[in-house]
Amino acid sequence: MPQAGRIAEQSESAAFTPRQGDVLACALDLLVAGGEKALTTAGLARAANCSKESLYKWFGDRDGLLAAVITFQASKVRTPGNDTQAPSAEAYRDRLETFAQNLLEVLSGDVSLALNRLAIGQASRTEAPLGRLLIERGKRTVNARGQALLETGRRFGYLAFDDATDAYRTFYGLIVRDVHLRLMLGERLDGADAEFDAQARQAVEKFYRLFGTTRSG
Amino acid sequence: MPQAGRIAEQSESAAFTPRQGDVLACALDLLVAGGEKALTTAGLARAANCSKESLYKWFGDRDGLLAAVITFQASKVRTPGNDTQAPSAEAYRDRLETFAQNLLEVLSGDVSLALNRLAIGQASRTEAPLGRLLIERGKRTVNARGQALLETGRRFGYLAFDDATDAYRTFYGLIVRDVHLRLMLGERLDGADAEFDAQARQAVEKFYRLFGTTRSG
DNA sequence: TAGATGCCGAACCGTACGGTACGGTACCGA
DNA sequence: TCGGTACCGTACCGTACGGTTCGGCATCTA
Repeated sequence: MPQAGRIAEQSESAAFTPRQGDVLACALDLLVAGGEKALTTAGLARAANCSKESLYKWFGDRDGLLAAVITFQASKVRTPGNDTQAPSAEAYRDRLETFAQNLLEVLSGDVSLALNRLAIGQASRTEAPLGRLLIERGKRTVNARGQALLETGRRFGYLAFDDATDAYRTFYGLIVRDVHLRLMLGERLDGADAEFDAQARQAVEKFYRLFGTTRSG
Repeated sequence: MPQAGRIAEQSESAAFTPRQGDVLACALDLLVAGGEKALTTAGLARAANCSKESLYKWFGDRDGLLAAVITFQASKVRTPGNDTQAPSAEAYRDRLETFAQNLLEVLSGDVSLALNRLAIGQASRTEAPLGRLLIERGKRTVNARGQALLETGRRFGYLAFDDATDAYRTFYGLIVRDVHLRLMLGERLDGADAEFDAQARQAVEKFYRLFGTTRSG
C-alpha cells in the first residue's frame, strides 16, 4: 500500500512498516560505509535479504529509495518540547553549552555526514529535491530548537538581540566554524577539535560576550 | 611527458600545456553545469574537441582527470604577498572586511561549489584523496592568508589573541556561518544573505568585539 | 484443500560509461 | 620526400547498474 516514490507525497505521510524500516536501516548502513555509489539496488537487496522487486514496489525507484532513507532517519529524531519554567543563569548557560555540544556531536556523526554528502552530491542537478528534503527534515528542526532556546534566554533577560534568526546564525558559526566542512571533506578531527565539550564552552563564552547581558553573569 | 595520473605526483609538479588547460577548463564547465555525473570521458572529449585517447594519455584515468581539474583550478588563484607596512586602524579594518567579503564571494562561486561538491562526494570512500587535495590546494592557502592578516593586526596592536589559528577559525565562523552548507545543498541566497558587503561588515564588527583592542577604534 | 497474496531469489534486458584500439590527418625535423 | 609524433574521431569491449519479469515458497482465508 505505501507505493510512495513521489517525494512530495513522502514528505507528508511517512509511515514505514517494520520490514521496510529494517531495509532502510540497512540502506543507511551501506550509505554510511561507502557513500551513494555503494547503495545499489542489487547490493541493498542482497544485504537486507529482500528482493529488488520489493524495493521497487515499496519505494518506486532509486530516487524514492534515497528520499525514504532521509525521511526514515529524520523520523528518528525527536525535538524536546519548549519549556516555560525560568532557568537560573547557570542552568541556562548549561543548556546553551549542551545544545552546542549536541550540535557538534550530531554534525560529526557518521549518519549525518553520509546523508549530507548524499544531498550535496545530488544538489548539482534536478533542482535538488533531496537537498530540500534534508534541510526541511533535519536542519530546520535543529535550527528551530536552537532559535527557541535563544529566545528563551532573551525572555528571561540573559541575552539581548533584535533578530533571533540572526543571533542563532552567529551562534551556529561560533560553534561549528569550518568543522563541518572539514569533516565532509574526509578530514579526521584530532586534538582540541575533537573535544566537543571544550569547544562548546568556548563558543558559548564568545556568544555571551556578543549577546550576553549583565544578568547572565 | 605529463603522463601524471598518480595524484601524489600531480600535487608536486602541476604544469599543463595550453591545450590541456583548455580541456580542463572545459571539464570545469561540465562539472559546474551538471556535477560529477555530467563529467564523462566521452562527453568531455566531445565538448573539448579532443579524443578520449588523449585524455587517458594526459591524465591516466578518470580519477587523474578529476585531480587535474582541481589542481588546474587551484593554479589560477594567486595569494597576495605579505605586507610589512603599518596600516592605519581604518585601513586595517577595511582589509578585514575585504577579506571577509572575498571569502563569501569565493565560497558562493559556481566553480568553488562544484569542486567542493565533487570532493565531498568522493570523501566517503578511498581515504578521500580528492578532499585532501582540495584542502591542500585551495582551503589551506586561503586560511594562511587570513591567518597572516590577523597576525598583522596583532603585530600592530589592533587585535589581541593567543592562538592565531583559533582566532582565524572564529573569524571564519562569524563570516561564513551556515551559508556555505546551504549553498552546497542547493539553496539560493536571498535578502540580507546575498549582500556580502553588509555581511562582511557585521562579521568584522563582531570579531572586533571579541578580539579587538582599544587601539583598533 | 484451493485460491490469493506477499515476498524471495535469480535470471534477464537495455543502457551508460570507463577504458582500449585503430584508421586517418596535420605538423615537424632530417 | 619521408619517417615520426601527436592528435582527432569513431568504433569497439567489458562491466556495472537500474529496472522488469518470472518461478517458487510460505502464509492466510474460505
